[in-house]
Amino acid sequence: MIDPRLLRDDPDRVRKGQAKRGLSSSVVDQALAADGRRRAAIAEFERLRSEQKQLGKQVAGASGEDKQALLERTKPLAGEVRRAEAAQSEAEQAYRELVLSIPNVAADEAPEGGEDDFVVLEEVGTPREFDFEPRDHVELGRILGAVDVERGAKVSGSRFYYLTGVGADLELALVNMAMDQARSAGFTPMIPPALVKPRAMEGTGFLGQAADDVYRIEGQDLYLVGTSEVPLAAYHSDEILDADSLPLRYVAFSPCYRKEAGSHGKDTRGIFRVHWFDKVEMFSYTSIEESYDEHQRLLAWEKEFLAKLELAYRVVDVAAGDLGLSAERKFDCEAWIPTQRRYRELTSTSNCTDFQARRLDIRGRFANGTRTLATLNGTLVSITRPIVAILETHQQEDGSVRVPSALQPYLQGREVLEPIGG
RNA sequence: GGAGGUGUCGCCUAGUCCGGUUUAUGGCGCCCGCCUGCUAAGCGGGUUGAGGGCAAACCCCUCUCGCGGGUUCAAAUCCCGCCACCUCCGCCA
Repeated sequence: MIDPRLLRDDPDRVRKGQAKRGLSSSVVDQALAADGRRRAAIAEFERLRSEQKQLGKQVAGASGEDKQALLERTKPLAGEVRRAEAAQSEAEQAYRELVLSIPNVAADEAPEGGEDDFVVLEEVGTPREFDFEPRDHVELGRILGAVDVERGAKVSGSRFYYLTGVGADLELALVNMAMDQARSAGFTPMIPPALVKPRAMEGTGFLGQAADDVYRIEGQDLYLVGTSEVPLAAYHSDEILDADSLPLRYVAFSPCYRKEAGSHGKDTRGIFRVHWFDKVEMFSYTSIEESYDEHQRLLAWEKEFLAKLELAYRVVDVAAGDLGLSAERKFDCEAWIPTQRRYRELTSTSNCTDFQARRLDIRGRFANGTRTLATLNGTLVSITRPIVAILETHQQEDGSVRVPSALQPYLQGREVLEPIGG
């Protein structure tokens, strides 16, 4: 959630943030009004409560008629205190709901507009031109015995798959290479739970308009995470971290589950868009001031990984309207997919500043007091999309696939993935 | 799943039976000051967090004893529900 102080002190900045995302600013005015009602309710309750406590002390010291006289006054007061307290919590709840619905204020640098208004920051490498007709990843996956979408559909439904043989080897190779890179950079490896309570989901901003995309466990108050950002952010919830320990960097391997609601008909072929995939995710806790540099570092680690895969890609500065609730700025790395003849998102890194940390109550203890921290996340490698990009980019005319040299040690030294017989 | 136990301001801890001068005790650690060739010791003070009043500071006030309800003029303390952890039993990869 946004900083209540910012809302109160500089509401115009929040209004501008709404406009930049293409949203109405009426919620800002509603929240301000609710804040006024909230503060009035607090003042009223505290006045009554204070009086009640004063009298309570006198009751304790009194006896006989004096005590009876005091009780005459305190009994009706108790009812007033009770009503005032109820009114206060009601006003606070109303205020909170409004503030929670306001997305993070987009960074000044983030482009204005919606999905198509991104800015390309950089293009790295050259999309490969083929002197033969390239096969798509579904065909290559079949030839190599790497991907089985038919049986995935048979067992689990559309948008499911099995990685088989060298496909499974590829996942493990990518995961291990990513973990090694992150460990070398000082990240602490984590295997987090993929099933979380509502607090974690809500705290990371996934139960707002994004709730349609989230799997909920029938009959239980648990959700399947769409990214390990969720358990990693909630990991330090309700904690005050020592400033000297920052930045805290974690890298997690976990499955991710997404309903992909509203994307019917999009990317229906193959394993580009699926309901489940595994992912290695970077996550940082820093001060807000440090978060901007940390965001650049996360982006740099993503680029380093894509370079090892020898893919052509571009870096995109995502427009405000496409940021999602929590982020103030987001960079996507999009790799060239040969048979689609366009760049597609492979990784993404967001600076959520203090938006998630305030919801999850994650603070840092600094020399001049405690302050809400910033959280950042970045994909190091998700599984299916890089496999699509690798297979298609590094395919050869006979259906074999060249293994990027950095990946070879993680694939038992194989330099080429060969078609299987039959 | 069954039975029992525990949960107090960084850590440890008093208080809970029997509700009320408890602004929640004391120790450790930490911070500031005094003393001091230096350090240690000693002495004095401070040290949960959130929120409201204010332009702000001092200051004042409210909430915070795992969480949520209830009883009461008044709850760390009594009652109910929930959660986490520990021990034992059962089951299980």
